[in-house]
Amino acid sequence: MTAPSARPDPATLEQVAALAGVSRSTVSRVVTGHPRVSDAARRAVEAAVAELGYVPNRAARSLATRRTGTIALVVAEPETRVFDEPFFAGIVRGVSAAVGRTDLQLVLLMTGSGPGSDPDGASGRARVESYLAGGHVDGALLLSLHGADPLPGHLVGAGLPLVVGGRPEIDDREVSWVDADNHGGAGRAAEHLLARGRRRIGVLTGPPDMVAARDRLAGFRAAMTAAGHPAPSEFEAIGDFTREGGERAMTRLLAQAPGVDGVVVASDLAALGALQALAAAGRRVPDDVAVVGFDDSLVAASAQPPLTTIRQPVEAMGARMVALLCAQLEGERAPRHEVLPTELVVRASA
Amino acid sequence: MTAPSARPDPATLEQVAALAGVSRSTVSRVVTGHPRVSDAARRAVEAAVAELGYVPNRAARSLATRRTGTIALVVAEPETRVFDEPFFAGIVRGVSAAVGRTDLQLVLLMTGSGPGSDPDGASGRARVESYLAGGHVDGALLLSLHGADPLPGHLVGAGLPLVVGGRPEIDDREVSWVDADNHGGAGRAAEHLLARGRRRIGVLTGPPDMVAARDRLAGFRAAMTAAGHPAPSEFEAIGDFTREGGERAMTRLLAQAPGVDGVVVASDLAALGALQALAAAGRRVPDDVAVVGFDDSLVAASAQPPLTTIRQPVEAMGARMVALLCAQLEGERAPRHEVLPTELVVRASA
DNA sequence: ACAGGGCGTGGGAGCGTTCCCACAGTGTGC
DNA sequence: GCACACTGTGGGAACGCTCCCACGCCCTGT
Repeated sequence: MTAPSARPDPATLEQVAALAGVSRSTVSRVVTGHPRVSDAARRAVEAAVAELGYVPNRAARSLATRRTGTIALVVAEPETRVFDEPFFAGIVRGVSAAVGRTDLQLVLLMTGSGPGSDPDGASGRARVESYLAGGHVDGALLLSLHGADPLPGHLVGAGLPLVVGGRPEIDDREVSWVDADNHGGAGRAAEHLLARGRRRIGVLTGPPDMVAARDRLAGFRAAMTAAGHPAPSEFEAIGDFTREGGERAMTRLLAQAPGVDGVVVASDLAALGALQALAAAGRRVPDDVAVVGFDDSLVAASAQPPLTTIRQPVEAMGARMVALLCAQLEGERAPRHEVLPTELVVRASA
Repeated sequence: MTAPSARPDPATLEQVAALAGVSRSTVSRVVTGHPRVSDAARRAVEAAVAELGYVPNRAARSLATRRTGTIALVVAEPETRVFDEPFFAGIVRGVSAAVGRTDLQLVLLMTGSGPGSDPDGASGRARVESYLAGGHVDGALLLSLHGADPLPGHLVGAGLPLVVGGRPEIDDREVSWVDADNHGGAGRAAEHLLARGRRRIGVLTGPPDMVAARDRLAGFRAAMTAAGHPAPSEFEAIGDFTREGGERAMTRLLAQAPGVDGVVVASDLAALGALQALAAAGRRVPDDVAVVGFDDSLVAASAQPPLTTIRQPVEAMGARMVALLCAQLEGERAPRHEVLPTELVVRASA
């Protein structure tokens, strides 16, 4: 009655079997790649499948196997951030490309209260958690910026295969994760500024409650110390990953340390803000102050001047997350951890 | 054997029924919101559902109803573009927020050959088309930039409920679509420049094979003509939606029409390129040449100078696409078309 | 008082798979 | 020559749900 159109219903296993002159079971074996099938039977089935355009019914298969063939990509952030942060976008791209190469299906879940949705009610954590634990997915990929999030622990506790993007703050050893080499990247940024002859180098950090921000700060400090130029504390200003935060932090840094001649910034967006603050203060970039960002996002190349920055292999990270999850789906139990290399991209700002 | 952990299997309808002291059927009726259930039974079932943490098994339901509860968002572009174009990102955001408010599930499909994936083989059009026609989804949302794409026609022909984002070039009347008021927006951009006293106004168009680009150009021309200042053809330069394209087109426009004092650009990214070309040519913005972009994407606010632009209600478009698709899923047959208003956002560039 | 028509309820069948077990046929080792 | 494994095959029984039909019950009209 509500059928929108005369869509022919798809062929079933039984119909393929009839056409191929074998039983349902044999067709099933061929389709699922079972080894013990005669060549003759296999060829007959393949021909019938092609002729009928047979595609296995996912629901029926899932019901029988008690597997859904679906994995979730959970972003523990409001929807707006997910697409504004180029980091997320890159991960999502890498993940969806990698998933496309498997026969898994991807669902995107955001635990956010975007504009128009209820204030952290039904679309919030609780709903996502019950959805994930409710057997709707075979595994989950989790992107969690805020390190101390208990969600990964909960999910692992519930027995759900899980891979986290970005090293989590807690449960660090019990859960699988993939991260970029934030420590090394920030170090390379500092070394690049040193190599360009800068000596009064500052840093604009990300939010201290995020592991990535802390790792970057630590990497910066380590490189400066190793080079014999440990930065005094007035050369450090706490910011966040946003443009506004970067602008404010840069303004503070200029007040605290007017002699600064180079700065490592926690994100490209924040570096954009720093550029504005520097322009407002009449400092030329890179002549007076050299600026290095982090991410190599789209905005980096189009900044004025184009940003020298640390590239994170976001797509590769997404792909590795999928790979680790697939390993778990195939029975692997021990958590794995991967740190992917970051890379300096030199443009005009430093 | 391969069970990664002791995940307790979820409660079934039958268990809920036993606990509530009613039959499977009654539980099913309560869960699906069937009207004819006594209050007593309903309360008993609800209590049992809560106690057992019952969540309906999607696969079983789908098998019985012959509906999947899943819709696809198909982006007929390579993966890279999907996340780089802020337009796509906004739509995806709106769609996923709206889907989150239903009990549908969203799968993201991109017909692209991203880096690392096969050269337009398995992940290409054919695969997507057979996936969609194969009964895996109840309906599809299609984002197609290139207007003459035959895909919407095919899908509608296959009886699949479908809503297209952006007015398609062909099958315009037979398929439902949601679009932004490109024509009106470009007109408002022109009027804004006129109101600021500009008289030698040029336009940088998008690719002529895209409906949105043509609509914007038409809107620009209409407004200029209506104001009594039709732009001569040397004030029009064909570009595309990318930064590089915008830069090239602006360079050409400056050569063709050196007296230009204002320009309407087909996208923010292209406007960024135009800004660069103008800077290279020694023209100040907005003093010598005022620039209006299109999209109000993230880059608009952070450009130097910040871009005056036309905002598209991308999230609302996504939400409306979902709404139209839901209407079709509930049996509506007649295609619907919605044009959502665009809005001028004034910043420093014009 | 009795037929008739709701209303709420229960049980059976079936959705398209996979899994398990049973069975025929063919070697293989004694 | 016979027991035995092993290979390829077929059919039954789930998987958890929705749908349809049938069954009591109470209320209403005559």
